Amino acid sequence: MTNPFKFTIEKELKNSLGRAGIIETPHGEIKTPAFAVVGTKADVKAIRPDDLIALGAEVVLANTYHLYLQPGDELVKKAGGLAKFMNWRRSDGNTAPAPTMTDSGGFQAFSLGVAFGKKVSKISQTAVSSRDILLPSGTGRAASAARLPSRPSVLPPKAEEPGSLGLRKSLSQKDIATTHGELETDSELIAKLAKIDEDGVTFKSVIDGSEHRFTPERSMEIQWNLGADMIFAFDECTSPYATYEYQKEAMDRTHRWAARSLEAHSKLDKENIQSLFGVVQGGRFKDLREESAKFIAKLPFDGFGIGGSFDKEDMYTVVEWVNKILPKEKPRHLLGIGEPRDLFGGVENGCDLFDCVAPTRVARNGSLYTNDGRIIITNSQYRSDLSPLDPECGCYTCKNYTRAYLAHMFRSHEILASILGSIHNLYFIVNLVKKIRQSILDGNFFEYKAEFLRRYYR
RNA sequence: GCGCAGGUGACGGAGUGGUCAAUCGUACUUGGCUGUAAACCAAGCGCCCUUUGGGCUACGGAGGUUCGAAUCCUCCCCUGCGCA
Repeated sequence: MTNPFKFTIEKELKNSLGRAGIIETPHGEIKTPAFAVVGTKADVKAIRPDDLIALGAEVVLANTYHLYLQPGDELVKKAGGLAKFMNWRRSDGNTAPAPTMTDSGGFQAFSLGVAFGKKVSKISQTAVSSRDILLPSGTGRAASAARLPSRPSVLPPKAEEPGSLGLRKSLSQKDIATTHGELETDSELIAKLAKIDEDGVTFKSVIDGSEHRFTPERSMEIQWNLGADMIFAFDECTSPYATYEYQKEAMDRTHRWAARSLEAHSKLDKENIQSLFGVVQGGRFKDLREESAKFIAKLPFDGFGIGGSFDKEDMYTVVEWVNKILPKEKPRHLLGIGEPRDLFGGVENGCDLFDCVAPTRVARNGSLYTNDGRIIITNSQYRSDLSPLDPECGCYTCKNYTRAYLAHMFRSHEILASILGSIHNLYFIVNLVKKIRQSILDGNFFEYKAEFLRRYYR
């Protein structure tokens, strides 16, 4: 059997990098642009596969780190692979597995590393002038970094004593909040749950504190066992506050890991049934992003991921730099991005796939998307609002429940709050990307974008 | 009627002479969340003033002791339990 993986471009936007297409996988096709719903632990939190089918999801993205720790990739393999294990199908009554992806665990090098215990997002809100970005190094960046108090400006990547991570047996949110104030210096900042060296990353399990080691080879092995249709090369996601010097160092390491990922995967996937995407890094720096795109592009990957950190304002610019270089005949996945504005920006600049935890996480926390912007359903004004969440939305939640009911579910901490909220938010985002796709096919992408954004962010 | 216990901010419940506008939890208000450590986190929460600062009113009610009281004393009101 050979991999039927194939990407076909149906239509391209004029004067931009955007396009609509179709990805064919061993378990069905994905019409792009598409939003991959995030199912980290082999489940999309609070949602059943049948709900995902109903809201139009086409592909699920799970996580290597989480499934390796629990229940273990070997078990998932025995269960018939990720899709079968989690009962992910594409339509009711069809038991055949549907398309899946797995992330490599590289993101956890960031989220459990420098970001651990800090309010550090991979998206920085700090506006950095384009002049700064073009410079390989300089004071502008340092100045912008200084604006944000108590966070890492440098990540010393050297290996240290393994016992320094200091993870007690499993951490609660409270423990972490308490720990927050104690972690001040850079040397302490690296002593988190993930430590990076040339060969790979040493993790502490967030479940029980046990130590684990990921390398590109190990990530490929685990992802091979998980058996998704599309997987990612093992990379290092950096902090948006890292220095140019560190971004370069991390990028170079990610490049070496990319080559090792390809090598390791080719040995595992002898029959070529699993597609491997290489990940472009380089932070917000133009020369690094371009260098990374060129390097990754020349390797025999099936597709590409655009990863790492961004400044909110410059995200689309960074994506554009990269996608101008990546070969247009292979799909591009903008890793971990998915706010409405970002989806338009990503598509316009040449991205075909997205994934993001925002729709589900934000839903669980009471923020719900509407065509008139995101609302916090627990705000007092919705307490007795008997109108639907979004009268224009066709999702199960909007068709059957009022804002007052949803407000009540959230205020009373009922599990149904998460379920109804997540169904709605995912429906909203998945179908927003479908509408974007349709607008490309219909030739009115820019009109649709302007209309949607004007109203959503009014 | 007698005995015992008790009345603290929206609620529960600490405090028992000064560092108390009053610990803590909940509720409430608002905000955050972008390859999931997350059904989570943060801030605020008597009133007023421009401040890391100041003023005012408060711990059932009224008096009193004291330099100083939510905390001690007296009387009154109310609640719960037990006995009549």
